[in-house]
Amino acid sequence: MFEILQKDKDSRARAGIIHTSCGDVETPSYAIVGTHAEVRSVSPNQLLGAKTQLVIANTYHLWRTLGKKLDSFEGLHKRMKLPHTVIMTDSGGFQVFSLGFGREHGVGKVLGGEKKKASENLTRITEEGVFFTDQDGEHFLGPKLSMEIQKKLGGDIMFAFDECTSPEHDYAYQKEALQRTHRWAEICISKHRELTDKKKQALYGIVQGGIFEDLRKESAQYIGALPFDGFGIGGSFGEKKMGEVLDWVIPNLPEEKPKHLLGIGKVEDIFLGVEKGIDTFDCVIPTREARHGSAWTAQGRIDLKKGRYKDDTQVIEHGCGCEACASGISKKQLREMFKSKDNEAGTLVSIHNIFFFNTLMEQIRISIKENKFGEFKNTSLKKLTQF
RNA sequence: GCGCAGGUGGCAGAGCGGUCAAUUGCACGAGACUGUAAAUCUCGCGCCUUCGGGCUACGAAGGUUCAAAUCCUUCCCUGCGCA
Repeated sequence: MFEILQKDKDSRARAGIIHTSCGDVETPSYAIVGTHAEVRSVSPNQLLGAKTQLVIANTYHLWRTLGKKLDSFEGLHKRMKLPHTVIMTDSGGFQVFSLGFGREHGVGKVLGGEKKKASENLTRITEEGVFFTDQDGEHFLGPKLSMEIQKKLGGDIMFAFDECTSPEHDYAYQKEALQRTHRWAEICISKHRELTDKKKQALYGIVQGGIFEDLRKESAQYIGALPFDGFGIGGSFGEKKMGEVLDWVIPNLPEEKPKHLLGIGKVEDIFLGVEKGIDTFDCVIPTREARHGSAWTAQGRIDLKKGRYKDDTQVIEHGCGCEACASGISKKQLREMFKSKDNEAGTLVSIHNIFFFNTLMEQIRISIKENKFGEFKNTSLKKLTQF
C-alpha cells in the first residue's frame, strides 16, 4: 500500500506514494478537510485545480446529518464528485474532544493561545463508546459503529475510533483514556476485518498519550504492533511539544507504514512533521482561515480584511498559479468582497490557500527527492519569519 | 421671509433631566482559528491614567437646576413645505 521512494539523509523525512484502490497520493501530502462530504465553498473542479490529491471527511458529522440515509449512501467518491481523489474518513474520535472537554476546558487541540470561556461538555464517555448530546438528544457512537459508518461512507482510508484528549488533562486521565483508546483500537481492527475488503478500505490506528513520554511511547508500541495499514498521531500537544512527541512516537511505529499527523497544521508544523517522519497531514486551516479572510503566502499569513489592502491592486502572491491569482484578482477586490459578505471571496481565497499548501507539499516532495529537504525547510522558514 | 423637522463621537443613528464618555450598526485597529457545531468569534475604538480615577465633550453662547446631550432663551447652520 505504501511505497517509500526516497529517504532524507539528515532526518526521518521521506517521499513516497500511498497506493489505494481509487488512486495514489504522493507523500508528503496535505489532506483538505471536507467534513460534511464537501470542501466548504470549493467545487470539485476547483479542488482538483488546486492540486488536491487527498481529502478527509468526518464520520461523526456525516452520521448525524445523514441519519437513515446512510444505508443508501452512494459513497463519498460519488457524493463529492471526486472519483480518483483519495478520501480519508476521520472516525469521530476528535468530536469526543471538540464537543466534550474541548468545550469544557475552553481549549483547542494545540494549547498555546488564551483560553476561551468554558461551556457545556456535550459528551459522556463510557467503556463501550461515547454519548453525544445534540438538539435531538443523546446519540451513542463507539468503535464498532464508527467502523460500520465508515464502511458505508466508502472512503479509502478509515481511522480507528479513539478518544482525543484535552491538553489540560492530567497524567492519570491521559493514561486511563489511552488504555480505553487501545481497547477500542482492537475492536476497530476486528470490526474492520469483519466488514470490509481490506484492499478497498485501509485502516489507520491512532496513537494518543498527550504530552507524556512514557504514554506516547507505550501507545506507539501498542498501536504499532497491531495490524493497521498506517497510523495517525492524534491528541493534544503543547505548541512547543509537538516535535518532542513525534520523536517519542515515530521511532516506535513500523517505518514502512504511512503516518498521518491528525489535525495539523501551519507551515512550520508541516516542516517539523515531515522532518520527524510524517507522511500526511490534514487541517482546516487552509479553508477555514480563507473563509475568515486570511490568505497564506510564502511570507506568512495576511488578513485581507485589513484597511491596508484598501488600495492594494496586487494579487495575493506574485507568481502564484492558483485560479484566484492567475485571474488577476487583487487584494483590494478580495477585501471589498469580504466586506460586502460576498461568498465568492471565501471561495477564491480557499482555492488560493489549498493551492498554496498543496504546492508547499509538492515542493517538499521534490526537495526530499533531490536530497535538499533541510535546505528547503530553512529557506522557507526564513522567508516566513520576515514578517 | 413664514411654517415644520433637525443639528450627538470617523459615518449612520439611539438617547430626550441623574444609572451617559453616551445603546446599536458600519468603518477602523488588534487578536484568535491546528482529526470544522467556525463564510466565525473575541477585544479595542474622545484625551490622560499610578487602572482607583481624572479631564474635555452631544452646533454656538447664555440661563434654569443639587444635577442638562436631555428643559428655557438667543444666535448659527441643514432639510422639507409655503411665499
